Amino acid sequence: MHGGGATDAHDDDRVVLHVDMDCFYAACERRREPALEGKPVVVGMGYEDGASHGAVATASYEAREHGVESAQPISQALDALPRVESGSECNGSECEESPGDDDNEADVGSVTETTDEETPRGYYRSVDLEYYESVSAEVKAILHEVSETVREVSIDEAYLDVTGRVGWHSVDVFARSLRERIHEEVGVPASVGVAPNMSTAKIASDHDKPDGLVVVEPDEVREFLAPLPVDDLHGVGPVTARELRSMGIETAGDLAAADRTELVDRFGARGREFHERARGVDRRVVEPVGRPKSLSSESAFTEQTADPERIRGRLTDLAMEVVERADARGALYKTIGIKVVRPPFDVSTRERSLSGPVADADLVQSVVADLAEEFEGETVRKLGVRVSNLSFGEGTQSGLDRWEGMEEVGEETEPSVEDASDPHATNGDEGVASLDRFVRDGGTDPATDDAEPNGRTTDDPPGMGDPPATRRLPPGQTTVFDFV
DNA sequence: TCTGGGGTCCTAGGACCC
DNA sequence: TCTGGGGTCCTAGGACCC
Repeated sequence: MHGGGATDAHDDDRVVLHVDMDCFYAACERRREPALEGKPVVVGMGYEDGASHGAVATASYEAREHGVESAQPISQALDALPRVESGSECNGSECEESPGDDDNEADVGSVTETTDEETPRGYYRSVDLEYYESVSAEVKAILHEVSETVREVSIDEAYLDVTGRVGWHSVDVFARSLRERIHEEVGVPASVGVAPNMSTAKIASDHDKPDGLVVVEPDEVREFLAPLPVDDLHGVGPVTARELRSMGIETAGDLAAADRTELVDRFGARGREFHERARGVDRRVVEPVGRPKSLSSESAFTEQTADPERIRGRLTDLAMEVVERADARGALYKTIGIKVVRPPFDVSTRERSLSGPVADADLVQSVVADLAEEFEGETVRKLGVRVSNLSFGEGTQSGLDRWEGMEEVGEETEPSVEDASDPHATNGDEGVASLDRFVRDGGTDPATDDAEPNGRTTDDPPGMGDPPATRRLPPGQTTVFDFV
């Protein structure tokens, strides 16, 4: 086989598939609960049984017919398509479920009299990401079986490059059997688009959903794209689409014919991209996704609050979640940030960079608390915590003494490695007081006063002269974090 | 459109260095 | 010391995607 051929192929030589699972969350719910087949299913996130907060993550096509849309508030979805109250509506017709499986809490009992048999009702479920991940893994396993080159984009989406293995004459058969395999072995429907590049393949997979298969051969790309509305292009959202329309650009064809420099003037780097995509040009290579660049957790209050206790508590929880996830992935972070959403929907973010990468729950907690001070007394509806500027060591714990594997940071951190596992051995600093030293915030740092102001020096690599790059929680110091 | 959660990338200004 | 140009990093915000 001629191995890495995909990497340097010309646009027209490549055979790229985009595989997109249809209404994936809803499909998973059906796999687990076959009685939902053919029924309107709404999967909500931030939603709990019987409640009306949260938003629609996925709506089955049956539910969409009644006006339920993805990203819509659950309250609105419920207006459009009332909920099937568990157990109560079994007067005859459907509802194969035996009364025995009378499920948990949630239902308001019989108070919700089944007004009218004609009113269509939907089956509401809350997101169960763990289960969906497991289903996704089954699908991905198949994808990796049939192609060496797979880019997993999200839980329900992936690109395959099958250049050199499947020709245009047979790709139709290949794609069809791939879809069938997924359907038979995993039990969820998928749509597939095939084209000479990623962006066109993606549009193709979307073109005939659900359960679609669209093949766009190289010489058909331009005419395939031309009539599509600009919003169909990946990267063109509502804002850009509006602006494009104001320029008289409605379709991909219009966009392809538009003046490139004008687009660049208006949209910067993206303008150039749109123009190329619209003309069916996309040189991006299908490659596996790399390491994450940031990790975050956020959560909304059911009702907005100004209660400092609750706010602090929530931030602590979020910080803890993020730290756990970073630890699990062996990630070090150099930047710690928060997000505060105040009514009506004012999003503010604050972040602070440290002098070097760390993995330190305490530090995250203090920085988060610090950043949050600015918002004290304010009413918030949503909070988030984020770590970014990630780098990855070898392994987790045991990797700490083999530092060579460090990306980005390089060998500069090596000198401090010895200390990494022992926070006390470093420089007689007492816990919290050392915070300043990590934080690059305007030259208040006595430890670096032989250097330039602001703690940044030309030849001073990140982390040099600072406390150890990694400090884990000291054994006895679990304080804030024991909830259990 | 009364708004959930996890991400990515781009932009723009400012600080700082040479 | 009235003032150039290139580069990097930091921060905040925004558009977008699933």
